[in-house]
Amino acid sequence: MSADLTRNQALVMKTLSGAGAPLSAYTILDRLRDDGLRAPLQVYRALDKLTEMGLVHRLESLNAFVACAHPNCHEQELIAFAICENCGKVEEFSDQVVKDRLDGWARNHRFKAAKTTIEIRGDCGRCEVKS
Amino acid sequence: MSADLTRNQALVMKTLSGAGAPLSAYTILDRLRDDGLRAPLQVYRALDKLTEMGLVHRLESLNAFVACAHPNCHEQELIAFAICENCGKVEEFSDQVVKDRLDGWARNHRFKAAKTTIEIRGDCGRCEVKS
DNA sequence: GAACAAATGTTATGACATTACATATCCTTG
DNA sequence: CAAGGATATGTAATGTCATAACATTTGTTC
Repeated sequence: MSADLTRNQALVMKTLSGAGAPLSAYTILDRLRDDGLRAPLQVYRALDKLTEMGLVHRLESLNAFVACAHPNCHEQELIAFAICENCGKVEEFSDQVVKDRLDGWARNHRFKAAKTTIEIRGDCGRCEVKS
Repeated sequence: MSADLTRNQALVMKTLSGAGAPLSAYTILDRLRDDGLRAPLQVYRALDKLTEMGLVHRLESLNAFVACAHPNCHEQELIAFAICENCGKVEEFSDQVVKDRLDGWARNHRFKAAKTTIEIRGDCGRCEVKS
């Protein structure tokens, strides 16, 4: 398994898992002050490792981080995110057809893809929120 | 046509068009000092309008902006970006199948999409670059 | 237990973006 | 044309996100 996290990694992971929504690195830091964390780098370093391990995803359009919805599948496949701008919740999904099409484009253009981001911002339709 | 840009909008547009690659707001600002621009907000305001008009796209994974490759089609359709991490060049493309799949997912999940980001980071295979 | 790799702690700084407020310009419409 | 509204501008200050550089500690391996 992947459970050999260091202290800081475990703290950050726990914070993100408990949040149920994306958090910024600085928000994570604020929530971990009492646990002894004091500098942004401590959080960013943990986030880097957790992201490498596939336990955390970075949402580019939010400059924030979210715990992977599939805690055990450190799949590095193509993941798409649907981000609700009302309630902040994120849904994670994969679509093989989308992946095939993007891979196909890349192949046709001799483009060697390293990382692909798909983020849909909108309204999840499930939240009755603060207006 | 769309040619009724204000002074600041025109300056920012010209800078971005001439660059042939994405620029950060602050880089644009630096290049427009001689034209009288002095504050980030002047650039950000112009970028907001140009983005609304579809003349400029924001690249979320880069925190940067690029002139639309199709200057006259202010299509607000789904656009994907392939960003070369070597040479910085960006290619812009659309894929109806990808759009249909993502629209389909949204429909099935009652998710009302407002804006979708697709960005592929990698190596364009066309650049022999600085190593 | 020496030596190396990995993780941590800390300070400072760099990079990206917005708030708040004042002023100016343009464009209606009576 | 004057009045009023909408849009664009100018400016300073501040807020938010991220990394560089360096010192120290911990963990592993032989």
